[in-house]
Amino acid sequence: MKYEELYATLRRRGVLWPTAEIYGGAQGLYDYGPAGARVKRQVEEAWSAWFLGLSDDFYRIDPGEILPEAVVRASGHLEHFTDPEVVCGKCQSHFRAETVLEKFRPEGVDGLSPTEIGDLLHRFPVKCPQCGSTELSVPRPFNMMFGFQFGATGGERAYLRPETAQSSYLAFPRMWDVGRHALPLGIAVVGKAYRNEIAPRQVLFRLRAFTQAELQVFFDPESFPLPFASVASESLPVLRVPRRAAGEETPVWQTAQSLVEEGLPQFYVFFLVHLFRFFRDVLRYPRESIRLFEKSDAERVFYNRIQFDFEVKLESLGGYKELGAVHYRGDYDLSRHGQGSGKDLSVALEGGRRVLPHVLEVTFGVDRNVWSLADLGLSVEGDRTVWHLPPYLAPASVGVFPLMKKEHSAEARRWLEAIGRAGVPAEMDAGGSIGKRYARMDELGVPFCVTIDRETLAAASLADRTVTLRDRDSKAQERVTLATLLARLGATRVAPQPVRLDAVG
RNA sequence: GCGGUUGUGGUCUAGUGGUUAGGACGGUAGCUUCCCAAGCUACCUACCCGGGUUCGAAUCCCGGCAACCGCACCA
Repeated sequence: MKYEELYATLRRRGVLWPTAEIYGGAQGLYDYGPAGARVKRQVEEAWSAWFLGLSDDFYRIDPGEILPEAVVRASGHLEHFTDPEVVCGKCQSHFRAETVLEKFRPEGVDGLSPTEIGDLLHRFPVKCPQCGSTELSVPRPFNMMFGFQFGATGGERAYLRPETAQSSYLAFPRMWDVGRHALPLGIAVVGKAYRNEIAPRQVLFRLRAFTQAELQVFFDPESFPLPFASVASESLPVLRVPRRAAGEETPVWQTAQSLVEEGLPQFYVFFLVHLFRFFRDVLRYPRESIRLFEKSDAERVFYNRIQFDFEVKLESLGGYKELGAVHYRGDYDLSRHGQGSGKDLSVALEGGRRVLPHVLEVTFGVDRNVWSLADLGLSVEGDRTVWHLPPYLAPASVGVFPLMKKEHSAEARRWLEAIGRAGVPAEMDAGGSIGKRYARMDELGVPFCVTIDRETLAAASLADRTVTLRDRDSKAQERVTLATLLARLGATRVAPQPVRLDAVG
């Protein structure tokens, strides 16, 4: 579906809309409505189940969103999220200070004040790369973090976290004490992160407040036991750096085993497979739409030793978009926070060996994936629009309709309550014609509908009564009892289960 | 952030200075023994915000906000 049409559909159905819409909205901020909030929450839960299911030593925590300045200084965000810009006085173009000065100052401009950068502009014959003018000036530094005064006196500063990962690093020592004193230890966070993006775009793709689901796996660099054999033959659509250098855009299907033979560590490839399977088996993205895009040395953030972005081809956004990634971050994070805090963050393993754990990070953009589920799942089929959401991600499992409002509403309510008591989210709709109600549920991705009619009321007890069960994707109908219905609905609400790290490989 | 384009009910849109601002879809209520957006009746909802020009502004001008496209950005 095209971008505008997709966004209009989502707004019309109350899936999402701009924050402060009556004031004209605000760039990069969106609110989820009932259906959107439901889908988003179920994506978060599915993600948690899939990644926490790997091991009993993987935990989800719920840390705060505000970080004291010392934390972001140690993590490097204070310097690296500051990206000084230079403005051309003649053509008004903006450039990164680092870019226009690179010829004269190869060591970069990190840590320099605006005044110091201004001095450099005068000292060297720096020209505007756009128009050649020398009238360059430095605007105030742009920091991608939202920072603010913390406390009454105003002496301290704090920041909204620019990524959830930092919270997990900070939690590591405490989690080590609380846990089994064993590696690997996994810490997951699903929560908001905030970045003051220069140009938010494309609704859920470049937000200023967004939800991340991130797993940090702390492991012993000398030993990371996992059942690699169980994933060795899995094929992955990868686009590695040499192939990219040759100008190729399309991935090659390669087995996990062959990636290891090409030099990637087993533990890294294992998590590539695990994230790939999440996209393919849980979110049910078409495998042909996915590619694992390897970042080169130059593109990678400096502390990442290996980085593959998970990209999915989206019609609405005209190409591949990053929806998640696997980063091998080495010991960068614990060593930086060790220095910053003055604490020793290494741990003693069985046998007495001390080790500063390495970190493998799996990131996942929740909002982007809600958009992608809509992009890949919504299809116009004749005169109806159907959202082919996996049932366990749908905003409701079943729509309940009285065939005729007057005669069947009371009985429909009875079924609605019975289904609700079984823990299955159901929604009643008595408005308009029966066909209209089917259409509404189709568009919201509700996988099943039941209709209460005269025949339902023919049987005396609720247990003997039957309704028409209609399937969203096939439009097929069948007559079922309440017990059959609940069993059927229950079965579709179960997402696939992951392998376990301690599974026999 | 820069440049271009745009902004009319929930959605799509007609409307180039004077209109009761029109239509379609949608929603609500009712009728219709109603299982795939049927039909009939009634009703609901709009000129992005603020200034200016003018006797009069949805329409022209300025500013703001927002969206789209391109550039830049995306530790």
